[in-house]
Amino acid sequence: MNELLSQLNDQQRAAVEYIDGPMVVFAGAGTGKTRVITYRIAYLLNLGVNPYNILAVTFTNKAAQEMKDRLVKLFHQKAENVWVSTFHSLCAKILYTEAKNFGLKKNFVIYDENDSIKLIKECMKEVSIQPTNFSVYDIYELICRAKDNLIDPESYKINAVVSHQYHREIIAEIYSRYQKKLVQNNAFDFNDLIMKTVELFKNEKFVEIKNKYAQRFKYIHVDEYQDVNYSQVVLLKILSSIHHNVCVVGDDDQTIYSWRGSNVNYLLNFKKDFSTKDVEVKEFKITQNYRSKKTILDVSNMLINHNKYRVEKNLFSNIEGEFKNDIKIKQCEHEYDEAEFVAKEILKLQQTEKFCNSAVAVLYRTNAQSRVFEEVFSEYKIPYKIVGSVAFYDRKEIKDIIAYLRVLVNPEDSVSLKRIINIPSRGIGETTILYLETLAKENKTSLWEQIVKIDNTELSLKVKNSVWKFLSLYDLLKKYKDTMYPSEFIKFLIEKINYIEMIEENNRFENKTERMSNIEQLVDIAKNFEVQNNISTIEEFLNSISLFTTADTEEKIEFKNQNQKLKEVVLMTLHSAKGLEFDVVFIVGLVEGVLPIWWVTGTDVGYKNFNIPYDEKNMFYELNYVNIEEERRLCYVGITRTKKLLYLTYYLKRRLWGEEKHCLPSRFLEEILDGYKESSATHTDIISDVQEVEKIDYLTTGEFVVHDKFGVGKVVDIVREPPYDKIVVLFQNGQRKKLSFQHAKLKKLKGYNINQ
DNA sequence: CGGCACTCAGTTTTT
DNA sequence: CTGAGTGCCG
Ligand SMILES: Nc1ncnc2c1ncn2[C@@H]1O[C@H](COP(=O)(O)OP(=O)(O)OP(=O)(O)O)[C@@H](O)[C@H]1O
Repeated sequence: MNELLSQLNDQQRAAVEYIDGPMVVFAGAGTGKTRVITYRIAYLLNLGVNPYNILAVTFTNKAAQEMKDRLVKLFHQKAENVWVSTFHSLCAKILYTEAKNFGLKKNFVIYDENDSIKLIKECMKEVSIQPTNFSVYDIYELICRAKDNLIDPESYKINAVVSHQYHREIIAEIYSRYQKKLVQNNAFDFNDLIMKTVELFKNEKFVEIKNKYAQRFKYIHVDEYQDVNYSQVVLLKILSSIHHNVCVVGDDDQTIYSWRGSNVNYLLNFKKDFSTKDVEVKEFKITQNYRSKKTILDVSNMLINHNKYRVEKNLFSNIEGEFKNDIKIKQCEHEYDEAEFVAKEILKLQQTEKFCNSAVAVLYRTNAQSRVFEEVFSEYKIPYKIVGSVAFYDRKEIKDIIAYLRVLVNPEDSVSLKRIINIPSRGIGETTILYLETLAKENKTSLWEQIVKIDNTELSLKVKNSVWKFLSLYDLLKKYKDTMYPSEFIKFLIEKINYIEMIEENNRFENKTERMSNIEQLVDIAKNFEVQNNISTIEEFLNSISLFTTADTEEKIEFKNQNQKLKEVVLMTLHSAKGLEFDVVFIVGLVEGVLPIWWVTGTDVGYKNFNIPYDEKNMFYELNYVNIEEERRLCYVGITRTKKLLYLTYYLKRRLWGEEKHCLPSRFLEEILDGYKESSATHTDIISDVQEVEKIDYLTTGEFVVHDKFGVGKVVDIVREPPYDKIVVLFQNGQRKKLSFQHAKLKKLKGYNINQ
C-alpha cells in the first residue's frame, strides 16, 4: 500500500486518498490524471473494496484495456473484475444484460455510421418534402447531436414547431422515421446506446434495475471528462445516485471533441452538478508535468496561451532540456519532401544511442495525410503502425461477413439482410427486394417475414427457387451458429456460402490475396476476442466488434530482411493521440487549411456550412459552429504527447485533387515563434539546423497587396470558398479581382496597412 | 439481373 | 485524382 502511494506526489496522493464523496481533478497535460484514477482504484482494492463495486469510464476501448492491464500489475488478477469501459460499451453491456427486464430483444444489433446513413437515406426517400441544402450526413449529425442531448423525435418536433424552425420540422420527421426503423430492425445506433439506457433508467417501471446498478457502483471514475456530453453526464448522475462517489479528471485545454456534442462546461461545472446537500465536490489540482521536458512544456504554453477561453494553469516540469535539441521546426518544399524528411530523421534517430529504442509518432490532422507517409515509409523500409485510417470494418469482405452474422442473430436487421441476400450472386436482385419491401409495408411486416413467406407471393418460380435455396442455407447456418466459437463459425460460414470462390471469380487478376488476408484477420480478431474478452457467442462478438473501432484498431506494416528489429513508428490523427505519450513526436502538415483546418481560417469563431443560406445558419449551430480555439487545442494535445523530442513540420506545396496547391505555414507555428521571441530563448535556438521560417502575415480587409501583373491594390473582401480563402482586391487601375492568396503572385505590402 | 462505364463529389476529427 | 454511387445496356 505504501509502495503504491510512494509512486505519487503529494497532490496526486491527496486525490487518491480522498475516497468518500464526489471529486474532480482539474489539471493540465501530463500531470498524471489517468495515473490518479488507476492508482485510486488500486488503492481502493487494497483497502478491500470489491472490484465488482468499481467502475471506470475511459475514452476508448484501448484505454480501457490498458487501464485494466495496469491494474492487474498494480494489484493482482482480481482487478480484472473492475468494470473498465467506454460509456458506449458500458451501455451496450447493460442493455444486453438487462434486455429481458427492459422488455428488449436480446439479439439487437449495434448500427455503425454507415448502417445509420443507409437507414436515414431510406427515411429521406419517404418524406415528401426534401430538406434542401442538407446532405444525408448532415442529417445524421443533427440526429446524433439531438441524441447526445437526450432529445427524442417528439421533443425535437415540438422544439421545431414552437421556435418556428420549419427546416427542423423536416428533420424531426426524418428523425422520427429513422427511430421507428431502428426499432423495426431491432437495432441501436451509437448514441441510442446511451440515450436508451438513460431513458430506461429514468422510467419508473425500471427503478429497481436502475437501483441495482446505482447500488453496485460505489466508486465511479471518469477519465477525459472535458469531452463528455449531456447524455453521458445524465447517465453518470443516475449511476451515482445512491453513493454519489464520482471521481472525474480532465483538462479544459484538451477539449477536442465538441463537434461530437461534448462540452467543456461539464468539467467546469462539475462542482455545481455533482455536489449534494450533504457533500460538496472536492476539487484537486496537480501542477507537475511528468511527461515532457521543460522546453516542450514551454512551447505548448506559448501556443495555448493564445486561447482566450481557458483556465490558466501553472504547470512545471523538472526535466531539463535545451530548446535547440528538443524542438525542431522544418520547412519543406512539398508534402512528399516532408514525409521524406521525417523518414530520414527517424532513420537518423535510430542510429543514435539516445533514441534508438524510442517510441516515435507521426501525428496529423486528417486521416488522408497518412497516405504520403505510408508510401514513403514503405520506400525507406521503416516499419509503421497505422491507427484508425480506413477502418478495418469498412472493408467489403469484413462488412459482408459481419452482415451475415448479424442476420443470423437478428433477421429483422434489414440493412444487413439487404447487403448479403445477393452475396454471392444468387439471383435475388433489387427488383425482388423492392417488391418484397412494398409487400412488407402493405402487410405491416418486415422484409424478413416476406422472405420467409415467399410461397404466397407472385414472384417467378426462378426467383422463388433462389429464395428457397437461400432460406435453407440460412437454416443450416443457424443450426450451427451456437455450436462453435465465433472464429470457428466464421470459417464455417465462409465455406458454406462459397465466399472464397466468389472472391476468386470477382478478382481474378488483382488484390485477391489482400481480400483473403482480410478474412484471415477477421478470424484472428475473433480468436483474440475469445481469449482476451472471454467471448464465446456470436452475439457477444458482434456487440464488441461494433464498438471496437478506429482508434482501437491498428494495422501493422513490417518489412522483411530488416537488419535489426526497429520499433514501429505510430501514425495517427491528433484526435486519436489523446491520452497517449511518445518519446519523439512529429506534428506534420502544419499549414493553414490543414491545421487549422480550412473552414476556421478566416473567422475565429463562426459557422461553416456554406450550403445553408445565411439566415438559417444560426438555426443549425450544432452543425456549423466552428472554433479556432479547438484547432489550437488539437495542436496543443499533439505537442503535449511529447516526452523528449518534438518536430513541427510544414510544406509550401501539396497535391490536392490532382493539382498543386500553395500553402502557408500554420498560424500556430508563428504563435510559437512569437513566444520564443518573448522568452529568453533566442530565435536561432529553436531552428538551429533547419531553415528559417518564412514569415507571412495574414491578410485582412483594408490591407494592401502587390500583384505581379496588376500592381498595388487594396483588399476589400475575403471570400471563404473552400478549400481556400480568396480575397477580393481593388487594384489601382480600377480592376476588381478575386484572387487566391495561395498563388504566390500576391505579396503583402507591409507599410501600407492603414487598418488601425 | 448483373456488369460495366460514367459522373461527380470530396478531405475533418470518432464512440 | 480517387472512390463511391448511379444509370444504362446486354
Ligand atoms: N508521481 C509520478 N511519478 C512518476 N511519473 C509520473 C507520476 N505521475 C505521472 N507520471 C507519469 O507521467 C506521465 C503522464 O501521466 P498520465 O498519462 O497519467 O497524465 P494525464 O494527466 O492523464 O495526461 P494527459 O491529460 O496529457 O493525457 C505518465 O508517463 C506517468 O507514468
